[in-house]
Amino acid sequence: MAHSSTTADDILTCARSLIVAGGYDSFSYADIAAVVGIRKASIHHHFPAKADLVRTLVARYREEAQAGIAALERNVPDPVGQLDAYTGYWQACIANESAPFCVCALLATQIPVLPPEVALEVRAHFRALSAWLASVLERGARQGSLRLDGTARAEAETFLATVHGAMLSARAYGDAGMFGLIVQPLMARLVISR
Amino acid sequence: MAHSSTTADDILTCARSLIVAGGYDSFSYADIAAVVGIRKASIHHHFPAKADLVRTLVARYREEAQAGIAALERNVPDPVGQLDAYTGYWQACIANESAPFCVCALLATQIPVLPPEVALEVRAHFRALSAWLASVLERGARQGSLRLDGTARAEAETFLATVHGAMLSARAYGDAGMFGLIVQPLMARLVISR
DNA sequence: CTGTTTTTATCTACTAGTAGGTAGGCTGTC
DNA sequence: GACAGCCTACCTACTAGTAGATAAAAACAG
Repeated sequence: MAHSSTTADDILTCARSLIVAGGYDSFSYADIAAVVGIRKASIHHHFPAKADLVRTLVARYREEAQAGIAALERNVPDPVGQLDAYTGYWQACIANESAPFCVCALLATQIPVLPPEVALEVRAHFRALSAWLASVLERGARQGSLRLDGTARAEAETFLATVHGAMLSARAYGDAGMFGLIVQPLMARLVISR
Repeated sequence: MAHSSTTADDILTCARSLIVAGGYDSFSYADIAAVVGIRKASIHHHFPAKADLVRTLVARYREEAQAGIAALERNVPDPVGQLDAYTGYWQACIANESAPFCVCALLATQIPVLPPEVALEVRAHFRALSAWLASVLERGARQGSLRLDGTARAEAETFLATVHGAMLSARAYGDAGMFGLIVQPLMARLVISR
């Protein structure tokens, strides 16, 4: 990645935060131009169409997520710690309002009206994330630190859904604490008391 | 309510299904006009501004939800049956694609960009729904049919969040069965085997 | 019961503003 | 001189919303 210009990055970063606020249709090239400090037409130079911009943005988001997971796999050996790190990451994002919603979770709600190439990326994120969670739960169950009621696959989907629902409730109530209120019991139920 | 005209109802019904597909910004008066078979201007006669239309729509949605809950309280005596009816309702809506998402859950994701009066209604729905769920869980725990790990309040929020997350996952994967996969274990965990 | 007035619902035609997107020119750097 | 990056200027389509006309129904007066 011989990235020369930072403008494309600025555009992507700005677009990401605008999407997190309201989804695909709630922002425009004009909004981005105003924040980044360039003209609308210059955004089209970097991303010909809106679908290109958002697809790229989601692809990058997925790369970052994969990198984060890889770092977790390297630095946090135990499954419980990995789950804690994952939920803790979002708890912090919501608490300090830096990025109070998962880009893919938000876009997923709008899948019926999303450009197909964007929907594809969003779906891929869900698959990757739930596959990783399933592997973590599986490992935790094998080594006796986690208790699963059903299959690792099913528990992973429930875990992911609850975390997403917790984001939604935190936003609905306008109360960052709601995320922890929901996610803490979720963890407590899975972790075998040491 | 000596309301004769069905046009306003048609507009609301149409707008609801458009919102369920993609949220507040993803539909226009022109979209509704095309479906209902009137002109844009006629919609403005019934609902001066878009915010009025959506606020009314959400208010009506809330009334229907309250009516549904009231009917449940009348016809289904036991808490387990009530929870089953609630999740079963959504399972059916998602399976037959009649209304595969909760209007308020979808709008809640967009709260930062919603007109304040709409956001207020959405928030009120979350509060009412979680209060009802808490009362159901409370009753179930008292009469020994449900097992709660934490407070009824906290369990209700977790329940609601998981159901919303399950809707989201079903949409993300494009797989209606995902809802049941997530919600069934949720129920199984709460219900004390008879 | 009849004629008048008001209300309701709709229309055509329009506004100002914004959407995403395009054409072509200027400037600085390998 | 090729090209990246950004610009001005523009386009077409669409946005929510308005103005004013029309027709019919409802309310009401004598």
